[in-house]
Parts: sequence; C-alpha cells; structure tokens
Amino acid sequence: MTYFTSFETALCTLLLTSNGEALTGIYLLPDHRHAPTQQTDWQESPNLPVFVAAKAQLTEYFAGTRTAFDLPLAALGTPFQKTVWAELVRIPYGQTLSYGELAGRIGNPKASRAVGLANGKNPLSIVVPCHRVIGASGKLTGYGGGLARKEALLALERFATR
Amino acid sequence: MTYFTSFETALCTLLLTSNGEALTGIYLLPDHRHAPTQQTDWQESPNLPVFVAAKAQLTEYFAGTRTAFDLPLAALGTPFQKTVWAELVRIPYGQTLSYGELAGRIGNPKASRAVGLANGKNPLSIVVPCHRVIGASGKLTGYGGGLARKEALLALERFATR
DNA sequence: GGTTCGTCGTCCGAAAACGGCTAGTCCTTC
DNA sequence: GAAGGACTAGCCGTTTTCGGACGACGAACC
Repeated sequence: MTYFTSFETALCTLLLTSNGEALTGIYLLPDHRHAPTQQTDWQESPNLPVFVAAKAQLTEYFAGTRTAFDLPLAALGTPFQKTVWAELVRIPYGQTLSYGELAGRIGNPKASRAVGLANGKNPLSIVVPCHRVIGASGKLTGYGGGLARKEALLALERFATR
Repeated sequence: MTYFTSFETALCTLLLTSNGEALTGIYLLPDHRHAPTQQTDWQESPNLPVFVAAKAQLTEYFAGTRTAFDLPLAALGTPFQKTVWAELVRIPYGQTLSYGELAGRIGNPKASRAVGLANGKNPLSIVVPCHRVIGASGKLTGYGGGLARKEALLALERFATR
C-alpha cells in the first residue's frame, strides 16, 4: 500500500509518499521530472507519523534552521543508484560537488554521466540533496524539479550558512 | 506477506502457500520443478483458515472421496497462463486431455507447446489438475512434480471412478 | 564561448533460445 | 503387415540475451 500527502512550502507544493513506515518519495509539484502519477489505490494519510515528522523537518529546513534530516527512508533503486544516493547525503549543507567528483568518491571516476542519470532518479528530493551536485564548470546543468528550484535551494542554503 | 505450511499425504509432502486470504501455491516436495525457495520473511501458519480448508479437502481427495475442490485461489501469471489454468479446472475428474486438445479449447490450436509451458508453471498442483493433460500419443511426457507422481495421481483418479 | 568525443549505467526493443507438443517420415522389430 | 521408436521440422508464449540509444558529464581542442 502506498500512502501520500501534499505539503505547501515557500518554494512549491511537495508530494510525499510512503510505504507506511518510511518515506519513499518527495516530489516538487508540479512538473517534477520522474514524479509518479497518483494511482487509484493510493491512500491519502496526512497524519501518518512519518509524514508528520517529515513536514516538521522540512518546515525547519525552509526556515533555514535545519541543516540535516533524520527520517526513515526507503528509496528503491539499482545498486549503483543506491551507492550514489548514499554518497549524496554526505555532502554538507550549503556545499556543492561536481558530478565527476561524486563519481570519484564512489570509486568510479569516469562514471560522471551515469552519476547524473542516477541523480535524476533520486526519489527523495531535498532530504537526499541531489541539488548540491553541479557541473564541473559551475553551471547547474539540470534538476528534476527544474533549474530555478535547484538555484533557489542552493541560495537558501548559502543564505542560511552566511 | 506470504504464509506457508506443509502437509503430509500418502503421495508426498505438500508445501502450501497463501497470501492470507487465498491459496497461492501447492508444491510436491521435494524436487518440485518451479517450487519457490522458502524466503526468510515467510511466516509458517498451519492454522490459517484457507490452509485448514485445503488440508481437509486434499485429505478427502487422496482418500478418493473428493472429485472437485472449493477453495479461494489466487495464482498469478500472464493472461495466457491464466486462460490455460482456467481451462484445466474444467477437465473432469478421472479424465485426461492432450496438450493439443487443450490448446484447441482455448482457441489457439497450434499453441500446444506453449500450453505445455504454461502447464508447467501452474503453481496450484492437484487443485488445478495439470496432471490430467498428457501427450497426444498417450505418454505422460512431463510433470513438475515428477512423472511418477503424475502417474500416481491419474491412477488414484482411475481407481476412484472405477 | 562552442564542438567533438569518450565514458558509464539504464532503458527498451528485437532476436534468439527454450520447453511438460505434434504430425509426419523412415526404419526397425515382431 | 503393423506397431513402435528415432528423428525432423513447424508452432507458440515466455525468458533471456544482446545491441543500440540516451543523458542533470567532462576533458580536449579550436
């Protein structure tokens, strides 16, 4: 069973999904690249404990008072994708990394392009900070939720660490 | 969640599996061809209602006093496989059919070989009587639980209808 | 700047391999 | 002769394999 709820933030509306225990998705509505279409058997559950906790922490994040998340996560993907995502959460708040550098950190220096692909498939936006990965040239190059949102998230983090 | 139990019969040990509501599998241990390997998250539940009912009816079947089953079933397969399996249960107790004849009955006369394949994937041995399908020449040709068992089941049914 | 090219994991479609078959042929064997 | 076995060649759905294309890159080179 998949549970979901939506959540208004200063940036945009967020769609949260869960398996009942852990968070399985956070999507920036509308127009998030790989966002799932809502299924008929999904159940809206705004008060699911994991949703309540997530909303609280995200609210703090957007207020600039939270720099790390503590939530049960359950993203499913290929082994390579999981490796990439695990490395993403190690990027400190307010800092950025290039796709190539991230590829190097997981021991596969030439896989920068594959890293970008895996990055785009990250289902847990914001909490798993794929927005902190940018091109080697400094350009943002891409974001599932749209480049403007990526820029906004980075600006927020820069502002809060000022 | 998958539930299971095992069950001793005159023929062999049977492994029963269920989703909690309906029967999802009946396998002839040991050495049933496509039998699933027991997973760590399976739960042994000998007293699950559907198991209790299945054991009772199977006991009667092996005693020769039951010629049809009345159990909730939930086998999952491709559309073609489901068509084949649905036709299997229409073969009367004690009678046999050739793979080609069965193919004809589902409107696909040339699919005899595919029927054999679908037959082998039948997860609900005995209750869905795939053992009643034999080669056009009269040879048994194959059975997931072993040819000896197929022969034994057919002998039982012949004996009971005598 | 722009362009080209090498690289890597994933997705997707096509193709081939694989059986619980069968009818047909040919050849043994009684 | 007739029955039965060995072999062949079609048939069909499923599974597996394979090859090519695709990107949220990056370095080299104009």
